[in-house]
Amino acid sequence: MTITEVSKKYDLSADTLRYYERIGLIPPVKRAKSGVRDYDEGSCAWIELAKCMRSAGIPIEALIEYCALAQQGDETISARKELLTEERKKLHKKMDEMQKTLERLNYKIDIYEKAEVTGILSWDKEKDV
Amino acid sequence: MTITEVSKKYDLSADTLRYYERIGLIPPVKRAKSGVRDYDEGSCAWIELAKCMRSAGIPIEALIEYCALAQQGDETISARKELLTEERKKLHKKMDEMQKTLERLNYKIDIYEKAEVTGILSWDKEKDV
DNA sequence: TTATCACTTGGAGTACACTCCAAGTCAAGC
DNA sequence: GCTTGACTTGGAGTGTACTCCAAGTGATAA
Repeated sequence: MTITEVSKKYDLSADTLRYYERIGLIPPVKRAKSGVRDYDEGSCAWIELAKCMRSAGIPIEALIEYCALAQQGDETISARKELLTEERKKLHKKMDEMQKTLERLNYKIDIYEKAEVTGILSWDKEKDV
Repeated sequence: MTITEVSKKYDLSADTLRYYERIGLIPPVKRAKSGVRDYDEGSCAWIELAKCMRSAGIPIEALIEYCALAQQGDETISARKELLTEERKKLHKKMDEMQKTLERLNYKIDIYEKAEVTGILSWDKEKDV
């Protein structure tokens, strides 16, 4: 697959795909004799993984490290597990914070909805705004 | 309360507090005759709200707009509700993506755990890495 | 009264993650 | 052979959100 095809398939710009490869977020992509990138299944799997991880905000740096470890073979299995476990912990924490914010938003939207009818904003417990 | 006290209370740097006020993410804070900030309950409530929203990644711009609307009085209730509803929608979407990534991480960590015992990495469905 | 110290402002600098650009190369169609 | 267009590289530019700094001011302690 060409970079344009992969770009469409995963909805990532060609620039982003080249950037990801350049910084080592995915392993080097095979090239045709002309030097043009020719993505195989393996490259696509890496891109899909990178996209998934990035969409959840996993930092680029952690993914670069993971990619480097993966290219070093089976002696890095434990290190890779540790790395992912660490990121999972951070992700959990972020999701907890988002959940709290979501509940806060629900509460506020509810108050605003009531106010649209009654004209009265009645913030409950805290001195909210 | 002084900026230092508020900074400690909410674990935000004094620079961040001044920055938030400067860009209008919170309304202007009252000053002593000397010009030094003196945070009251209302200001603290705004800071707590800003911190909560920012911790979930709600963009600064949306919060600035919300703050501006809140200062204009009750005619902006509907606009504020719309704004928060929009951000809630985005937050939901982000959380869904994180949930997917979380499951992916769980799967991968599980495979790595098994590999630590068996020495064999067996990626299932997809050509995963 | 003089030094200290927390505070003030406006503006510059930093980190992260892209995103864009210029200059050049290569394969294919006219 | 020449043009077109997608690709290549290295490097510069952008947006978001802080974070730091220099120069100055005012209140308190010695």
